[in-house]
Amino acid sequence: MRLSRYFLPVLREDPKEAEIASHRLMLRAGMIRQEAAGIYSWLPLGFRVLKKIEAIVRREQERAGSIEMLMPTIQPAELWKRSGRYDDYGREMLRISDRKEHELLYGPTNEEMITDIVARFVQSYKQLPLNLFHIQWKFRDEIRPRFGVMRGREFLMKDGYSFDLTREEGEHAYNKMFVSYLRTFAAMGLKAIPMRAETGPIGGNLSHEFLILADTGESQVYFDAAFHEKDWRTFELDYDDPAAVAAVVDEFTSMYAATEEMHDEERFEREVPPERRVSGRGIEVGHIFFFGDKYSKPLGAKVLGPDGEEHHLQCGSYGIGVSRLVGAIIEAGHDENGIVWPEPVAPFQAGLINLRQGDEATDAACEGLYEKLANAGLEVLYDDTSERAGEKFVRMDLIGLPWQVIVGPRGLRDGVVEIKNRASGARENVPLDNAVDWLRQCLMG
RNA sequence: CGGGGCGUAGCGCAGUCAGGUCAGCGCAUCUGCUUUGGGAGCAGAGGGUCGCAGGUUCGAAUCCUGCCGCCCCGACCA
Repeated sequence: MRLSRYFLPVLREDPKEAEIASHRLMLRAGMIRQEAAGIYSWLPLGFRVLKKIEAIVRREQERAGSIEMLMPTIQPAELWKRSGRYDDYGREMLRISDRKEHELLYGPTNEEMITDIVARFVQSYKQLPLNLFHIQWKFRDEIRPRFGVMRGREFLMKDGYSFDLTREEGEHAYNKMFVSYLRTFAAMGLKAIPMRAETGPIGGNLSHEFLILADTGESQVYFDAAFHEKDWRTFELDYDDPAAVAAVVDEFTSMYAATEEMHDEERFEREVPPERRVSGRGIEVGHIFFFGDKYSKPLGAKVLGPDGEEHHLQCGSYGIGVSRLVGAIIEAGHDENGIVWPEPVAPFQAGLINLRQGDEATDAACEGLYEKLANAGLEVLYDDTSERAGEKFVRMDLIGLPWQVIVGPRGLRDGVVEIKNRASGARENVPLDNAVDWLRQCLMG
């Protein structure tokens, strides 16, 4: 992408309404624009990140055996009246009516709808297990939206739902999602610590939240420092092997970790040695629940079992805050100059900076590099504007692409370009002809 | 919903207490020239229903009333 043809409205100054880093940086880097309290437009750069995160979530869901579908944002109120949640959900639910005065609502979640779908089409235990997910916009009329996309009213969520015959099979489904969440967040360069959680309005008795540590997190958390030593990238396992999956869950739940609501100071002190007790702030990016027949009963979702009897389905639901993750990742990765994207979610893999647009040799080198990088399948944002070098450096640091290829007359006199790592600040002079291979090595490294 | 604050050019702000001389500043934008390896300099130009609606007054960004929007703290939450 040529920056001169792109739409990247960066702000030179901090917008006054943004207090925390991710919100400030998303506005400054031209990723989002606020339309109303807790409601945002996603500008091209922000949208690319959202799509990257979505793709990782989708890949890991499918790997764990979940099947993608899409349910609407608008739901009939009638479904929610049947589950009893129409009244329970309170003023957080955005209620609307159509021209015929039919009561509708903008979905805050989809347990009712998916259960209704499954109830209609699944009659036999032979059609189980079943795990369905979608990635769709939600609306919750929060009392106080804040922190940009971290607590918006409209937000993009992956929500998945599992359906099984027995409680045991249902818990296996829950465990699979537990492990897939570890994988999902690790694939984004994050360490998301699973913590025992309250079930809240969703109900049920088994639940974990996944939290990323960040000073600006909304949750107070307590955990064992042993989590810091864990290898978060070694969950290659057979999802159909209940024992193997349960072993990983056991491993990660054996260490103490709890949010404030579930924190037990006595247990914390008993189980964790003083030097390993950590307390801090965390951002919730995922939440999984197992709630048995809480919705399958009122919504009549049942199947015939091998015993010839009717059984209500054993269900769980599994959420990942996709749009919230954009903010959370920035909270976890930024410095005084701007965003520092982990490679897997960066809007572009590298930036190419032409320090002297209009200089024949520099232009030629940049154009050649840009073409070769594109041919190598790399996503590159090419700053071909005629602005000054200083502005280009500052802007490229702000938007935080993992690698910068810096091309100017000074280096070209020696036949080199500079390759800079955004996270470490390390720079390397690389012969022009080797730059593409070098960068590919960096990105694979 | 309780408490605090804000609304003046695209962004950041001054002006409001003490009504007139108040439509201002910096950055950004446009034109020209000079510059060009970490947010350039000079010269010129464009851009505002002062959140909205009433009211007071000879006169309102400024005073009064009502409304709307946004932010922060708290209670509540993907």
